Amino acid sequence: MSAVFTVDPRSGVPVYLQLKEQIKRAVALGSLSPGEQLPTVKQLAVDLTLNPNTIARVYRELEHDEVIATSPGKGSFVRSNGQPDALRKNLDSVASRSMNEAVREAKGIGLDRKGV
Amino acid sequence: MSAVFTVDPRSGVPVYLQLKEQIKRAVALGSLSPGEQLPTVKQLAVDLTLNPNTIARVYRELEHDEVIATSPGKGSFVRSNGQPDALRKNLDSVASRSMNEAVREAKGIGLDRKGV
DNA sequence: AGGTTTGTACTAGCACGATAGTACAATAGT
DNA sequence: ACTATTGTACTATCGTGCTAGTACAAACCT
Repeated sequence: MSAVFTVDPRSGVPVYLQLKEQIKRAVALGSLSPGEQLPTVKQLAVDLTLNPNTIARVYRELEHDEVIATSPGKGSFVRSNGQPDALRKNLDSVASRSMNEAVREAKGIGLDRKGV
Repeated sequence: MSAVFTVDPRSGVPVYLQLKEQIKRAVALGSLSPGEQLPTVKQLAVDLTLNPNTIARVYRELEHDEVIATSPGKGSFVRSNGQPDALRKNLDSVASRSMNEAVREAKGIGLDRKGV
């Protein structure tokens, strides 16, 4: 893999969300290419000092969002360009999340404890 | 008082938020007029079968938002038109909340357990 | 002043989400 | 077949937000 991910457990934002968004962005922006293999669940768990379950949750949701494909014994891979629809949805998702965050911030109803 | 409020504890949306938004809307739309007295904390608690604290929280936040004025021994009253700025903010707040809800719904990241 | 009505403060319970510990299942490669 | 490597499932813990129980304080009224 080429990308290195980082999370901040004290940011108030759940780390699984931080990681999920980072990967989504990386894919949307091309820093992660289609077909490229993502770090192993257990490898990432070690690197980020997290539990495998936390990583697994991220990968599971990313698979549900059709951003990656994952299977036991093989690993997790960025979905090929074969699904432009999925890619499109991913971009939309990233964009709308940014907007959502902006709205939340403006309204001071952030989901973390630092809100307002 | 003239308005009767209702909440649904099983909707997944915190009842204190439901009530807060209802009152905000009622004020913004004029169903609650400036100077008008709101139901007593304890009266509303009885009517809605809620704890006084839950109502108190709503009133406290509404006071912070400058929508109502409240004081012990007297009661809680809708703020007079003397503060157009506050009224304006209230309207904005109501509007942006609606938008926020729409965004949340669209993204399927609702705050309640029913989300996607 | 005394009692009544109002909001408020302190505390606890409860549910839910996020994360961790650990054991399991599926695939790949030899 | 065996073994290593991958993701997965089950369970527990911990923190946090929502609501409740109850006692308190402030203001009004006679």
